[in-house]
Amino acid sequence: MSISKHYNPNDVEGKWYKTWLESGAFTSKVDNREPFVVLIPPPNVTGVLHMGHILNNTIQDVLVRKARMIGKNALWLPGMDHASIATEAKVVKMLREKGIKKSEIGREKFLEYAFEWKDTYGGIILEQLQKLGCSCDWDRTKFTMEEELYKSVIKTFVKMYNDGYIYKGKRMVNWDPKGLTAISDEEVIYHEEKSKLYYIKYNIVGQDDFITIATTRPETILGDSAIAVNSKDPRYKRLKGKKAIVPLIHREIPIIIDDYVQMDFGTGALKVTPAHDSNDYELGQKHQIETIDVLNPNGTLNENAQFFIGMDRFEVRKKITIELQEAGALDKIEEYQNKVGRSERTNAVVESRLSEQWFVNMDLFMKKHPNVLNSVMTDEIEFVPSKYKNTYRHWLEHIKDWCISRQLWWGQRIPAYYFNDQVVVAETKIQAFELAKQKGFSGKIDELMQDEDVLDTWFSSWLWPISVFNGVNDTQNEEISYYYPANDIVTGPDIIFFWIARMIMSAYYLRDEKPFKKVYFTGIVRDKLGRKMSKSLGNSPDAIALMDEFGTDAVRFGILSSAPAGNDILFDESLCNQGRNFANKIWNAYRFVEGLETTELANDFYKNNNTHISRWVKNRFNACLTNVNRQLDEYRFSEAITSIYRFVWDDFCSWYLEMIKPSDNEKIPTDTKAEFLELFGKILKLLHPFMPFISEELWHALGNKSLINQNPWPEAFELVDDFTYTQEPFLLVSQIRSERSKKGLSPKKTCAVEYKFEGEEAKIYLLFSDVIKKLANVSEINFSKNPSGDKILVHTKAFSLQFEGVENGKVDVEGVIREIKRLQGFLLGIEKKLGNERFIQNARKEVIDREQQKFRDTSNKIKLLKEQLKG
RNA sequence: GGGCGAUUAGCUCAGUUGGUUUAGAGCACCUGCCUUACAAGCAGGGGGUCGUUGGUUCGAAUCCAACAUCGCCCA
Repeated sequence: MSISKHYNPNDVEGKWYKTWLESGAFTSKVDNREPFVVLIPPPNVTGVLHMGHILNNTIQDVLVRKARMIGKNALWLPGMDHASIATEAKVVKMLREKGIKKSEIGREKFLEYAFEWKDTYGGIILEQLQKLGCSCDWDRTKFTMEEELYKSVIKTFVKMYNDGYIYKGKRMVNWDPKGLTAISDEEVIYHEEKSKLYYIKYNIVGQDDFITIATTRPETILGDSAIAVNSKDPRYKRLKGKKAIVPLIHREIPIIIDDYVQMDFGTGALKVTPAHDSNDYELGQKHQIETIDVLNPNGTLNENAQFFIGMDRFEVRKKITIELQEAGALDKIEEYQNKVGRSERTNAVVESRLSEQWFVNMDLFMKKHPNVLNSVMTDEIEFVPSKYKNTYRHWLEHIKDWCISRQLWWGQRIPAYYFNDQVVVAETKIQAFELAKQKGFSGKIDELMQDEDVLDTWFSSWLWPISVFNGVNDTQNEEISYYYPANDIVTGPDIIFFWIARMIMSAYYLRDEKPFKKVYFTGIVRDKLGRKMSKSLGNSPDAIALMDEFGTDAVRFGILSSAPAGNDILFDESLCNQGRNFANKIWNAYRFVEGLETTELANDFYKNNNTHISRWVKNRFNACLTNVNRQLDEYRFSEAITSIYRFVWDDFCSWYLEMIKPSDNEKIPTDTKAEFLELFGKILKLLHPFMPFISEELWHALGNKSLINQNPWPEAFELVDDFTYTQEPFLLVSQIRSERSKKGLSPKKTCAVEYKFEGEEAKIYLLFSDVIKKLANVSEINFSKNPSGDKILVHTKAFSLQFEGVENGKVDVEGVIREIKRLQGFLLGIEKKLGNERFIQNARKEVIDREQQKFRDTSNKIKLLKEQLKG
């Protein structure tokens, strides 16, 4: 069978993923091994794979694949959340295209359509995760709207209500006019936007005077009910107690005094619109002024506005500017930068709106559950990198009540039931009916009206670590007892509040135990220009196309090698290219050796050199393994993959393979080949968590029958050799090549090497002399009392090179002198250090020894260089 | 306005409790090679006063302070 010259990922990926699924390689069941649990940050049901997911999920896959190999019962549990706003918007749109109105079909029918939509279009991302090679236990895939999880949410709501953590109240909330729902503080994203500052004149009642206010929202003047100025502001002393007239509608409003007003902003006069700004609302409450709501839920103006009724707020902004100008009330317009809040899901500009909503009383909750903060601060739950501990604490210490009701249908319906002016909260309508009767309700069960609203999606996601094991409904079941708490959560820092913090809250509330042991925060993937990747910018590469182009392993390599802990990642496709080249390199190393003819009769080269070549490379492998183990333990994924890359490319391919490569017309000894393949197998296992497909393919090419992930993680070779395999002979090889290259000689020109040192110093060179000859095309390498040829310095040893058919070159006197000067400068520094008593007193012994060694080496080098000058 | 972080080669980034022959990689660049595994490759090479200024220390890319620039989070 001939093997393709290039590794071809498309030929192997689908095949192996199918095999993995069919063999149940990713399933986990309760047993007596130690569990290792990773919970996927549930992607949103409407989501598609982007670079952030690739990063995040590749890391999770590395963790679970390695955990399997070190003998743990690894479970990576996948799932999705129902994304209430985003999904409802999609379903509404789909219905509209069919000519169906949501309001006409009613809740139940709408939910049928929504589930249908979910089954047809939702969850694309889960298939995409399979393409990425993710080793999730798909049989356990959870969805936040399925029965068990739905019930968990309802149960939790009722419990919290009964415990006094949940209340209903009329409050200023963030309103999404596109999603037509309230949203929580966390769902509002603030960004600097270009806008305008409008200066508008209000006449004073009964006087030929006016006051000018500055506002970014002129359309809201129709809802103005006061103007506020600072008591210290001399400009407005004269207007104390006076009234102003709102332009266009001619409403008379009081001028109030409050030191909240910033004198240096705008004109120092603030229009107060209590219905449409939370600060104004507070002012309104304090000064007992009218609240005039001029906006409909969808952002159009209502009758209270008197003008522009039914027109959108931004349209009105343009129109009212013109009318104000015509009325002579517009003073000027300035360009202005301000922070505008937009809805995380719909991107609509968020309105402050007074409405009745359900909230979680966070102050009370945090007082009763100090572990939510303490567990993180004491590393009971470890944050990697730890800098996010501060962010977490800061948020918790300034936490506000969580608005959890949403004016939507797609979600868990709030289990609150109303009668007369009363409310009861219960898991089922029957239970609610019983409660209502106790409170004096005398009507029929159908007269009990359930709340129309659903709960925030995060009110279901926050139960994830518990609800996926049904631990809310059945608190002591076998699975939750075994798998909980989870080991790792891998996620971006952007959902630290949304999700991480809230999971910790629900965990201590429901189970009085942490939900997971460690949270690894990845960086945020940005484009080459440092911009966050987003659909609207269109700067995110198509993740699937990227995998098709370079191969999945290559993409995993690329994203991992650019992902140091906690720092943002500027993603560059060239890293995927590097990954592809790496896969190809490995492929070809195998292809080459596999195709070599073997012999039982080793020639002299192999007989004399096999032992130390083998020990050298095993030594290098051990060093690599030690590094990778440590780097994985410390979650330094980019360093771990780099360690493997460098070992494979440099030590294994460039040196080891070249050493054991048979010369023309020779065969490789059977045992040498076997040894190569043994080491190769270990490398594949080491590589497997990072690049699962190619490692599986080649693992089977080696003749293995089992899946590679079911094999134990490699262990170091036991080396009974006390000889230190330094890199010195390889430095000599490089230097000979370099000299040859500098002289413009063909690599085919041989070189004779002589040296003048003996004994222990020469040992490593003697041992590797055949290797040096082979790799550097050296004809002879001998001791000589009087070496002739071009002098070179390797580390601290001098060699003379005589290239075939070339006169000895002249010594590069200037170069050597320059080098001597440099070394003398260096030596001076060391001398100063060693001559400093305080250094000798304070520095550790190893450091002093090292400096002394440096001193000897450098002196020696200078001596050797001076000899070169002499002759 | 408050907090966090970054600033190291042309670009992207490592540099783990301060000390490893006076800073490492990949990409890009230059030179020579289609040398029988891999041109998705091989061999060789150039390129950095570690943002600035002070300080601590025997010793600073690394610790501290201030400043500058950029980014993120929160208000």
